Amino acid sequence: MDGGVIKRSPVTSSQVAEHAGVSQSAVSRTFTPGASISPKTRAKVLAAAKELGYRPNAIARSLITNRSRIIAVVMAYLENLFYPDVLEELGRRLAAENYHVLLFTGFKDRDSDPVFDQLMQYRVDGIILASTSLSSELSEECTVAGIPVVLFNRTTERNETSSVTTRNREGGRLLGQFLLAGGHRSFGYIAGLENSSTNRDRFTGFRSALAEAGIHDIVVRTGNYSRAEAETAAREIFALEERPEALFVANDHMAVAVMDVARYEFGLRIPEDLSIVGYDDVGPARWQSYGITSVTQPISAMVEATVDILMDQIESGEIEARHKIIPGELVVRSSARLPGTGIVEIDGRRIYRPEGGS
Amino acid sequence: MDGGVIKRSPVTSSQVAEHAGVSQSAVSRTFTPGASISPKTRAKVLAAAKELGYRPNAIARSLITNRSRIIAVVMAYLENLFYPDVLEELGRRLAAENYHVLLFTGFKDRDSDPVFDQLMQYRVDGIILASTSLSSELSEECTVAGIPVVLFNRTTERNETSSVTTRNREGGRLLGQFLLAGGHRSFGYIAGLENSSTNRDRFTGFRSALAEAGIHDIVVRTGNYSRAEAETAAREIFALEERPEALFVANDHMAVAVMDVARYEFGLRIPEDLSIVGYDDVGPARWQSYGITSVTQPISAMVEATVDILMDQIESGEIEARHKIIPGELVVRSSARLPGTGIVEIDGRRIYRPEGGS
DNA sequence: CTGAAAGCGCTTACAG
DNA sequence: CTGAAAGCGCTTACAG
Repeated sequence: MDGGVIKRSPVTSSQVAEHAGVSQSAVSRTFTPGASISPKTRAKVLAAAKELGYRPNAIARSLITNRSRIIAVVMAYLENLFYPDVLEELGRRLAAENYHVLLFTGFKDRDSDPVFDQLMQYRVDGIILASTSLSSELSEECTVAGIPVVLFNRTTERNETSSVTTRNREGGRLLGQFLLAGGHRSFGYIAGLENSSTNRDRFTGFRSALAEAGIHDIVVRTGNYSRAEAETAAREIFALEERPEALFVANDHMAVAVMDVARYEFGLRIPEDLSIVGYDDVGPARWQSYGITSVTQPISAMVEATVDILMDQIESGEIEARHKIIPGELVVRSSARLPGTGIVEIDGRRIYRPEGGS
Repeated sequence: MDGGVIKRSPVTSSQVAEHAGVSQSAVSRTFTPGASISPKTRAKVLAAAKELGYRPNAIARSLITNRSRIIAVVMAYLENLFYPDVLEELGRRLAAENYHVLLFTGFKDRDSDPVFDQLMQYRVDGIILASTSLSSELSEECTVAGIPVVLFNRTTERNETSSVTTRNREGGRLLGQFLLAGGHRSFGYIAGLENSSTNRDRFTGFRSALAEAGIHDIVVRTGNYSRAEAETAAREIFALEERPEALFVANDHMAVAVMDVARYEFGLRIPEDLSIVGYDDVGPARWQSYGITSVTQPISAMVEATVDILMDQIESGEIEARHKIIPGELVVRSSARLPGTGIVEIDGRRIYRPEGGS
């Protein structure tokens, strides 16, 4: 084993300058794209830099350019695979723009104040909030501070902060229509977080579709987007004397847990005894054990829109709330009884598109 | 909608100083824990700071302290839920030490060079590599630069870089013993990434346990820790004339996919027709659809050890490779036939502990 | 305890 | 194209 190595300080531009026999400015210009520098000087600097193992200090650069090239991503819970997938795509897309991700995760929503404080101290160039809470005060303070914020997969009531979402209301509606067309006559809903816009919109759409068919009774329990709570909610519903024929679970993360409870605790066959539909089209929804009929939230398009908004606002310096809404599709799998018509096959996936659909 | 807001520059310590009628040094001292400042001056500064909405600029502070309080976490693939879980715990633990996570994800291993370059430019205080590749050259360069590096869930051959792992060899061994005790007589292995230490160690242990029982034939296919490749590997094995009775899949992420192929494509009953065991004890392993008998990798202890090593080396400035190996346990569920003895119940979980076991 | 001053490693007008 | 110099917003000896 090697002995302990004492940390030695990194090479600076001045050292490179001396070594190359040029000014420190020349070194800086060599590493600043578009700066005015002759090929000859540049070559000398590059050689010296390589020899000494020089890398520009991004911290020092930030201080003077007022750009950290760091985007804060706030993502409290990663258990729902939807979010890791988002994170990976964000990492990819931001790296392509030469930005980096400062990740805030693993805290409880109630402890968000210190998080916010930290994030402001790092002078991040932008903030992406993919967490389910902590946004209202936070985003207001950011707007005041001039830092672009984008809410990912959520909106606030007053729409004062930029957001990227999918058509949750339409998605909920479509699921309602799909289940109705499949001949179901009684319905349940396992809700997500009560104060989340996704939950509210999905349920609103679902309920309106049923209402148009004259159905106003929906058995509702809440799962708060948590597996454990969804299981409890499912047990309550399945123990009901009049168990609904069809269940809309507000996201796939919960739907997976609900399916397990239905099958392994209540012996229900899916979809023969019970139809289940979900939302997000997340990884496990596609696994053969589940095959959940679900509405997609296209991560790639959502992330692209998020990064676009952020880049625009960083470049222009103008922070005007923009709201991007991305369409999703109802992907048909095996967790719910099928309607007779309206299912089309596109790129190997079965999509529900009713005639003159919503 | 509000009109565009022009970004205004943040408040500086000098502005606060002026507003409070003290020197800029006094402002700095107010926000430096342990600095020499009178309660009275402190109060004045705090009041002024609050009024102006001042927050110390962490970037400027980094430049002078030579501490960014940023830890780079390199985690290429997040599909395996083990890693998001690790990430969440890392976020929590590092935040408790007042450190932050700069996340590098969403790139292909082959594109790791630019990643490394970026990470060095930010003068991170430490690096956690939880990615499965890119470590050898990278960690060497970091040692030279004096930046502590910890390999998470992997080691390199020469052991020149600190690492935190679990007893993968013992885990593999234990799984072999467990399957033997369960009466299985023919075995298969679906491998992870060939050049990964986890894969190598797990297989070595597994093979040695079988060898001790006189069994030297193991059907091996590789899944490279990917779902899709594991499915292909499983299909090959299940199509074999002499299908093994028991299958060790190198991690749960693949095992889940393999179980689906077994059940839904080959109509195999688990564990009646086929026993499957996995590794990691990741979320889906515990889901009722799978119930995978698996060896745990205790995330909390692993992350704690990782952060400990990093903090030690950052504080001391001495980078000496340390290797922390954490024990795991074989959690018994329903995916494999059970041995007659050796299963004990601890804290509601069933653990396999053979008499005089390894 | 306090303030004036030097300096961290860069970028960027400015003058040549 | 190039260099000398100012300055980004802090921390930290230093002197009082």
